[in-house]
Amino acid sequence: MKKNTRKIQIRQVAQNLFRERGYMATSMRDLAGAVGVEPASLYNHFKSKAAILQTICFDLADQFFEAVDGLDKALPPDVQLAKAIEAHIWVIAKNLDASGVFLHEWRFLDEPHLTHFKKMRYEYETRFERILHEGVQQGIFKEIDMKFYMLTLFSSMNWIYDWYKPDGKLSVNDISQQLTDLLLNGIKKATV
Amino acid sequence: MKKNTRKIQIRQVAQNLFRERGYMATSMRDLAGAVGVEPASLYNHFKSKAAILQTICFDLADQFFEAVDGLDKALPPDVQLAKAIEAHIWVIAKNLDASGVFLHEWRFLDEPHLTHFKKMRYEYETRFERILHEGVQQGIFKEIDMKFYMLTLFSSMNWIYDWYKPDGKLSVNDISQQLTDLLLNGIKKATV
DNA sequence: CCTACCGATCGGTAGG
DNA sequence: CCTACCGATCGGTAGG
Repeated sequence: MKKNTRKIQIRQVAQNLFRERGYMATSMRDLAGAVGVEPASLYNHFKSKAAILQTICFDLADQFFEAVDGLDKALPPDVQLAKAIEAHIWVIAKNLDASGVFLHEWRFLDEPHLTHFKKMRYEYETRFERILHEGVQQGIFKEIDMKFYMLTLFSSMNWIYDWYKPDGKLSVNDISQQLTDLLLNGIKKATV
Repeated sequence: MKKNTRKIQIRQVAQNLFRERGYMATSMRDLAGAVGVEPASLYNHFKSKAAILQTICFDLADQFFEAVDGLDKALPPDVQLAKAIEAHIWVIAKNLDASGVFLHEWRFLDEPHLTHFKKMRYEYETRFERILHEGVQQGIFKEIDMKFYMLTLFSSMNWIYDWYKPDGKLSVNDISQQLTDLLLNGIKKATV
């Protein structure tokens, strides 16, 4: 049990260091120092530096899927989109360090994990794209350039990890409502 | 003259490698190999690896300032904003590799350059914020949360370096018009 | 622009 | 979980 606690601790410290300094710039000696053990001891919990990165990236990927897959697909597309945005932002807000690693350090995954990661991310983005298509088909959304809108959607959602502060004046609900409002009123047909 | 050509070449190859693999993950040996010289030869053109990063980051910063400072400040805020967005995106589109380095690898600048870089970036963002404030004062823009809007604005503009292809179906003008339309119609008061 | 080389640091292992 | 250590690679320099 104690071993498991230490493993969780190593992972949390690694998330923080990988986010702040980057994966490549963080040595196992840095990590060991921040945890408070000798470098060699880390290898009792993770078989390599690469394995730590894998754990961080894929565990968070699971959380993103869980959050979005639980949503009701019978709702109107605009409501679905609002809920999906909120769900996505909640995962980021609850995992700020891991999100930073997930979004910027994933490219240092080694094969076959890198390929796997890209596939998962593509699959995840498809869930949002499906909602947008549905909205266009139902005449609720303008006939947008789908790729452009998808990229803007994800860039604005994902950037939140960089500035969101749990103690700041904007709550997660505030943020997701404002972002949804901004993106929806830019895409939604004016009901003349 | 030949020396200068080689220096430019080193810098271009470095922009590409730093962007693709990251600054920390690119060794001077990698760079030398890609350029086609011995590692020691690089030091005839740049005094250190850090100096290459500085050149890339600050030269692009200059370009951003030049592009935005040339705009007419007497125009209506919504037109000003549209032009500023277009100018910003043009710089990114013309410097895709450098933009990737500028946006992701700046944190590996050493002091005092790191502090200088942050100040410049803040000063640059202020130019956009001023336009937004003006728009709110004139009653053209909704009374938005300025910080939130600024962050969304820059995240959606800056992400473009990641997916824009010079030969793709979306031109720079297409992109800046679509982004402006998306962001403005989300922020502009409906003229009832 | 190259050959030759430096001390420092890296990820990881053996063995207890 | 630690001591002791490995070969590999790093950024950079001396000298020509």
